[in-house]
Amino acid sequence: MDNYIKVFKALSDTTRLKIMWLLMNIDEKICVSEIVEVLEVYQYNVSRHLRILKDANLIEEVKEGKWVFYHLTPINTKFQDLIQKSIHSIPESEMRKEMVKCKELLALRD
Amino acid sequence: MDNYIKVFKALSDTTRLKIMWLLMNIDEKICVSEIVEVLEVYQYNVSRHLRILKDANLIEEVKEGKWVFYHLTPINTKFQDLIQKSIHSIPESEMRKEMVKCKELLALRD
DNA sequence: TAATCATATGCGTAAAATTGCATATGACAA
DNA sequence: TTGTCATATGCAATTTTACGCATATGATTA
Repeated sequence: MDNYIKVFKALSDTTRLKIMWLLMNIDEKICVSEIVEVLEVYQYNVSRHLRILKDANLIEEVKEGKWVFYHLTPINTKFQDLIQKSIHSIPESEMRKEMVKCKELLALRD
Repeated sequence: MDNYIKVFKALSDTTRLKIMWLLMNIDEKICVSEIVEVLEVYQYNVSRHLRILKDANLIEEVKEGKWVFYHLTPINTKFQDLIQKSIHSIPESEMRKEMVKCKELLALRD
């Protein structure tokens, strides 16, 4: 039961749920400093929250030079699938501000 | 976002997740003292956990004489639906002991 | 009405999670 | 190799959550 608890616990924090929502709704991996800017949370806290999501097997990291990008863990189980879908079902209206900021940032990437 | 957080927080405790799993998997409402017996948790703690699930809108109560029965909240939103399904997808093997005990108890009800 | 059964809650404590600050690590650029 | 940028982490303080114990509430039965 512990692994399921770990997932729900990982999702029961605003910053972490927002990170997951963004990863579900933009179809891109995203790096730590981008999350910092979009969510307006201190870098050290973003790092910590990402760790918790990773430990719950919700996200994975890819290192690229100085940067560490994060993306959703590919779906392996029915449970994972339904959890991802449940996050996806959270309406964009809950994330309007962050979504605007995120799109702006991604547009400027290159 | 707070209501979504509240749901995930409510589910991130073993006792509460087990209660939800039981409610999903038996097709019955169940009363406090039955949960106490099935999960082997003190009555006062079961009551408190039930309150948290109720406050998260996951369950509802029905009073019948001395007893208070709890059942799942009927599905209103896509999110609720997916959350319920995700709990349902937790394999019975995680709950074998509790499920046996629960079925025994329900069989003795009348 | 008193005793009893089922459930809920106030209060203090223990344990866990989150944060801020300082700083470490690791990669790249000058 | 030194400096800078991106990310991670140790530690202490704070906040939140869970628990045990005692007891309250509310309904039923004797």
